Amino acid sequence: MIRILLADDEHLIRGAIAALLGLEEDLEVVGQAATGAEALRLARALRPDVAVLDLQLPDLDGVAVATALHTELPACRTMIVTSHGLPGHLKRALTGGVRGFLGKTVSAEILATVVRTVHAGGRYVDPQLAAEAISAGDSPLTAREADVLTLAAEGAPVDEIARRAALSPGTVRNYLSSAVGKTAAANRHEAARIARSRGWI
Amino acid sequence: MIRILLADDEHLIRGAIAALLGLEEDLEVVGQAATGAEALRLARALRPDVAVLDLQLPDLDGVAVATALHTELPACRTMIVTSHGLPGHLKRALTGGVRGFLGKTVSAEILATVVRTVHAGGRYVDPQLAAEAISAGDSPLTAREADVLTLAAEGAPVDEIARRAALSPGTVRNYLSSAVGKTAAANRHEAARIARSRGWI
DNA sequence: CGAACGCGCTGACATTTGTCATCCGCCGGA
DNA sequence: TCCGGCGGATGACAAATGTCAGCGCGTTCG
Repeated sequence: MIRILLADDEHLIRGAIAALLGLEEDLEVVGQAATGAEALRLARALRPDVAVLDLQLPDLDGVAVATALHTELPACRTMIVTSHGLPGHLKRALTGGVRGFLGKTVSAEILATVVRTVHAGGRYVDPQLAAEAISAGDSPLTAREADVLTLAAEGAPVDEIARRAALSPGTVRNYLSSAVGKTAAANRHEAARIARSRGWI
Repeated sequence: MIRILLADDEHLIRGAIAALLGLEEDLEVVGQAATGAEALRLARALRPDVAVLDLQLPDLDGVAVATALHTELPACRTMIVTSHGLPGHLKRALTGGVRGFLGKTVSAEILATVVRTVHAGGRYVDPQLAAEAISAGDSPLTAREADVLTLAAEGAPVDEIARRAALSPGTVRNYLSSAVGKTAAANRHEAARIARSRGWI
């Protein structure tokens, strides 16, 4: 019997997936969490075999939870399930010790299969997400470029970005200009959109 | 026995919800669709009692499907389930004849209850979403302002927006300026974000 | 009918932006 | 040791954007 911890902020989805997994003979959902912190707490208490984590959780995101679990409870395998698969997240997840990564577009049978695969020590990455990650490539942005672009993504004017990043307005414009060049965008707002769609920020 | 048509683009979620609803004695999922067009096709063929539609579908969105069903198959009640509840969608949905509107944060019992309520001719709107809709108020944007702002939301420069909207660049800037004023934003990009968060575009 | 209003346009102006050259200090690798 | 790259900054200039005033046209409503 494989003991599973399930984390997803949407109650309906969480309950529904739990019901589906519970139908399998060899799987048992022993805990459900709605937030990252709760997932960690439950994992410490319940010591599940596999943690199935949604990527977007209210506090810590799924990858952060997985990374924490990887060091704290190495026996607990982790896998991520997500609606919007961004290439950057996949890379972060794999370096964080995640062994399974798949979109919510898969069927329940595949999910159950992957749970078993992961529990047995194997790995599984959604082929479509993997292809996107490979085609998107590594982020060409430097750390500060990414910082500044993240702030710019909210539509703030340069002066505000400068204040929030504790930089000179001129420097902000330089970084933005560089980021615009690297993303082949027409302006920083498009650059922010592109970088976000690639998971670079 | 209440016959249900289920539409959601995410296979895992769709199957999971179907499994949950199927556990109820008086509910039966007779069809599942992954797109809006498929949902319409199935509805015509199967004549379900209730259509449970996800808001975001690849082609037609849930509200569009509901509106079409409302005129074409008035006997089929419709309800919307959504992850990101934007106030504008709720309003559109209600004018489109939708009788139930709830977030995916609700529990399965509530979903089943609402299906029964809707089938019996009642209405149900998620209290939290209703509160947000009321506090957000009506859109202050005129039709063209909303059009232009929608195009601007993608980060395109004014010239491109003008071409795509078949307007003069000067006119585009006037509309954007007006929209910026109405949303109390610092620039059009922030205005686009605000309008989107309120469901105005 | 006339006023009000939305749509669409123009022109002018001040700001904000994007871009480029150039500078400094620091750190890591050849 | 020296070079290159990154973080950070300045100044200057061109282009894009935001703002305002004002004009014409059609529709709607009192």
